[in-house]
Amino acid sequence: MEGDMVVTRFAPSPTGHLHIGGARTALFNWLFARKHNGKFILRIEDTDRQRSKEEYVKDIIEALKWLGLLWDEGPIFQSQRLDYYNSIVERLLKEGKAYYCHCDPEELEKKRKEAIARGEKPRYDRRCRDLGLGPAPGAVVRIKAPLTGTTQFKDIIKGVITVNNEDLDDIIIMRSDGTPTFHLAVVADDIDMGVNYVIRGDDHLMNTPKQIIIYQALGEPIPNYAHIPLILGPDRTRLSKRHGAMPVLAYRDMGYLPQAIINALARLGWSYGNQERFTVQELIEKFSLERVGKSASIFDAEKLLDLNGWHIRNSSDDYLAKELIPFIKKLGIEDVTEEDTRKLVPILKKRSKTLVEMAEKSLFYFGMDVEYEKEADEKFLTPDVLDLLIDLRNRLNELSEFSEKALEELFIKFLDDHKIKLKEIAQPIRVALTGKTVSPGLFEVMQALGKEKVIYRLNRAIEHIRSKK
RNA sequence: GGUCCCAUCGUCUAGUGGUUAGGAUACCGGCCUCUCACGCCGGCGGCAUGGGUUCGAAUCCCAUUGGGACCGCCA
Repeated sequence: MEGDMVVTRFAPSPTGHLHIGGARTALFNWLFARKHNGKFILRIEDTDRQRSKEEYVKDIIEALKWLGLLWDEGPIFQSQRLDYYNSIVERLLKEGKAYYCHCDPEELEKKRKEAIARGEKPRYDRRCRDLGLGPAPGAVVRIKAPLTGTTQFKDIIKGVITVNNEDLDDIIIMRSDGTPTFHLAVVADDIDMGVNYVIRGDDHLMNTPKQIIIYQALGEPIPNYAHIPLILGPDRTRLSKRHGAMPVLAYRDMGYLPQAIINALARLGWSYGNQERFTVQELIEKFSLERVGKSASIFDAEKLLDLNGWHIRNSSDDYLAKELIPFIKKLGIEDVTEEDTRKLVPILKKRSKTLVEMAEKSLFYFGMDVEYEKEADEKFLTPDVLDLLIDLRNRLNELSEFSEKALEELFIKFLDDHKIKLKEIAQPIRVALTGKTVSPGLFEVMQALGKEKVIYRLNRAIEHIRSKK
């Protein structure tokens, strides 16, 4: 081991998009490494050439980068380390810890099915174990698992796990095509890279004894294990492509902030007293494996939405102004600038739970004309407010500075002169300026729009009402 | 079927023998108010079941039930 330095890794196989479950495993590894000033390695487990796809490698890397889960080493591709795995298997063979097996795979498969049908444990009968066979076409290499005793390890989250070695199998560590299997590659790599904390989904809990046997055969110390509970779909079954396993990047496109995703994922299985909302920095400071729960959880999209709203509210205007631009462009406003979004963000950040929502709410700002919602038009743009709107237009026309304070003062006088309350005229003004009955505060809207647009839109509303007579 | 893991409001969770079982979200009501949000206040709602241990159990033990994972030349 490399002294006391914590070394963790995230080791996805590129057979699908990075989804919530994988992202959380990556997050816990990353947080733990950061917390302890350790090293976080990204390793791509692509020994299955059939199912591994380049596009998924790209997706995983892009998603991790977007989330800000940056690695200190890698990405390391297992497919490029075949020689290394070979040397490990070679060594095991030489030391009599592993052996060639010439059994016919189809026959084995048949036996397995029969065993299951009989209600027995399907397991290799170890027929080749002591035959001293050599390499041959179609031969695989199996590990010699201990026949008696127990294999035990202390999991940081699950506690002591004990299995009887009788229940273990002589698993294949090298396929007939010379490529290593998952278990061999994982152990060989973790040893080579100095990984001393294996933090992974608890679907690997039962794989751990098998891997420990490989460590033991190699005479290497086993790492610390932390098997984190799985994230389940709404139907309480394992998250998969079919239900609810949305790619992480889909959340980006839906207007979620990476900080919010991180916050939500961290609180899935991990807790810190009654605190629900965390910045990434706080998570690094407060994270610990001891506070990870044992039971599986369901990902709650509602809670993520709430958290996203909070992170938006607590993000800087500058940051949001930048992030918002592509979402507004997506709505067809091609020439939106940061100057525009800087005006919009402060008045929209308290009322938006996603950037998509914020973009939609921004629409009132663009262009000169607004389209009146039918009901809003009928209810509020009525002849009885005509004189008020005309007077307001005249007064605003006199105003040189469209600051919130100046506008407010102007309104106080305007309302006073007409002996009315803001409540009575607010909605007609709102509809005139935005076309809608719902918008940010009137003064905020006017300030953002600026004098030219405000006067223009008031004039247009005035004409529109006149045309109704 | 075997092995292993898990079990507190719908959901995420706090809780480690003595609490009116707390918080968050969602939902409902109210306040604030130029609409909508934000914010604040209140409400609804939970210890899977049965046995033990104990003066006392959400908490410890056992069983049952339920859920999950693994049992591949997938990872």
